[in-house]
Amino acid sequence: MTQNLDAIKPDAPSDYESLKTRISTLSDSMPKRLMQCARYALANPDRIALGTTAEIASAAGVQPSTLVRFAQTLGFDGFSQMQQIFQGQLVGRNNEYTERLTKIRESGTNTPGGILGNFVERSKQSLDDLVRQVDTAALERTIEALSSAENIHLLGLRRAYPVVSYLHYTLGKMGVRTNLLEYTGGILEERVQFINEGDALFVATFSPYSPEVVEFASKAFGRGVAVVSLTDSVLSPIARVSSTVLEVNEAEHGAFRSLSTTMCLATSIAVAVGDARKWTSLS
Amino acid sequence: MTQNLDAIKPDAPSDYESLKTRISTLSDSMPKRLMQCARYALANPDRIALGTTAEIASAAGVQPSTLVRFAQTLGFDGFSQMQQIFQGQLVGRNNEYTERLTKIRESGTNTPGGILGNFVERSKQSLDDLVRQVDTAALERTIEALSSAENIHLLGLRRAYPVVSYLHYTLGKMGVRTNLLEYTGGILEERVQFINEGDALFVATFSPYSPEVVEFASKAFGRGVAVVSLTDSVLSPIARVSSTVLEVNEAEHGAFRSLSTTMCLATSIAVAVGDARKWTSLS
DNA sequence: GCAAATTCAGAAAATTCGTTCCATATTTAT
DNA sequence: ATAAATATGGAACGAATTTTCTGAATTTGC
Repeated sequence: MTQNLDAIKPDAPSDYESLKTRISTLSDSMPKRLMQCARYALANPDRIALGTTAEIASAAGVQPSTLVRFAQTLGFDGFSQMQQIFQGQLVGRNNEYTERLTKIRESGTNTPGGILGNFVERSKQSLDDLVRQVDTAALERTIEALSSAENIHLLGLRRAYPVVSYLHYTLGKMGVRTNLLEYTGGILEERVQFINEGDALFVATFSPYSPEVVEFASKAFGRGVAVVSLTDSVLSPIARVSSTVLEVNEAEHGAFRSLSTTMCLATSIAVAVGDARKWTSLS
Repeated sequence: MTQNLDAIKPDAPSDYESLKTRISTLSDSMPKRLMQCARYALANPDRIALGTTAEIASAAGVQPSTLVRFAQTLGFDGFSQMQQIFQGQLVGRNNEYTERLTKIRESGTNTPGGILGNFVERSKQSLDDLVRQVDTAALERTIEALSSAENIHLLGLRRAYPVVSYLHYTLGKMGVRTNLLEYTGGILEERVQFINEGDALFVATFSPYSPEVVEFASKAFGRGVAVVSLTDSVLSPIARVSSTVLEVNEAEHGAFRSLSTTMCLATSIAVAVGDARKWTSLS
């Protein structure tokens, strides 16, 4: 006796777009209260995504059970299943990337092309996150600090070394001389004494954070030097000894992270500092 | 009897930014498991916003009760209260995202944010071009050449130096030893003699192409060494002295090019070579 | 205008969720 | 080394949430 009931819902929309289509298709034949749900859902997708049935029902002027029937009318088992679609839409942009990523992953990540495709997708997402999350004020303070400094010192080891090394090169090309602190043994800390109060220290460090780098920055910060740090989390120990912190969430593949987003930010900093210096030097 | 309990938490972060600040402030004094929560929360804010304690706890590798204690440590009554902050961030972010993008784009290329937005857009485009134009066969030959080489030598000057320096680091992390050729004066060419026939030379060079690098690669190529080159055009002089050429069109802003796309490709190569080497070393 | 079918509200049931509690393990201080 | 303090895992509890169910109300077809 239940075979009919089961048979009528083999199909549930799997993304927000088809859900919207389904609603508009069925809304003609919907009774009053379900129509009310439909209009509220389309007008307040965020509240559907985050609220409980009780809250939403009260806001939409219906009973909680009506919401469940609404979801079932659209082909879902219940309200919760429909809610997931709305949640996916809320996360939004990430969705197209994760969708493409799973597609790539299905085609295998063991071929060189697959690995590259994976990194490219993740890098693009990282770049979007960068624009979205970047602390514009911190970025401006960075430019200000670096362009007004008497001398710019650059420090970064391991994975961070290419970043500062690139900054060293690019800033140099723009006529901004910098002091790249290379690591040539345990004498790093001794060189703090050559950094003066009017100088700026740009330090990049990523998890796992090199203790020497943090120690160095700490000493410089203690001497009143402007410390700008580029790191991967506010939990980074470098954050506490910096006047300005720039955060970058870099794309990962297993344990290995690319540097593409970081390089994008670094280049922008270099160009902005170069511009700013040009203005002041022309005055 | 409850006045004390109520009194000790008059303070709960009311927005995502101050929540992040609070986490980073308290993270120093946090025990292991709470630290684990902190890191997971900052890395996966979306999942905190949408998931249930059971789901999140399992994904973060802790107990549900630990999540509650984590929220209470931050000043909230419980997990649910903290979750609302994450939800607010999720909703606000989506509404602001496109708005923010256009604002950045309109702010011109003279503000730091504008420059960054510009680079991000161009980098994303470059990444797209990379997947579309990449010579898969050349990429596979590259992996093959590097993973079967007795020794891998890396060469790149100026803007290309960060690339090879990063490869040196990443491959090293994966257990693949490489020889990074640093430029310490005019003696570069003399070192060709240390490169043997079974070795591979990975050389990166971009316009304007350093004559020393091309000359060096040419001599190595003449000795029968496998030369893989990473460059910005098939017209590059390095192409004629390479067994395999990888081409990357990097994002530009005026005269200055980012390295983000190049770094993405470099990372992929490193991971692929690391994988391949692992297979063969396990045999 | 009447009967059948459908829709609805509200209560009740079943499940899930967040939170608390406590015994055990671990760290810290002495 | 020992004791005190703190942190942790896991079970248990109470609250809240989703879903089902039922009788009443409304609509539909004739």
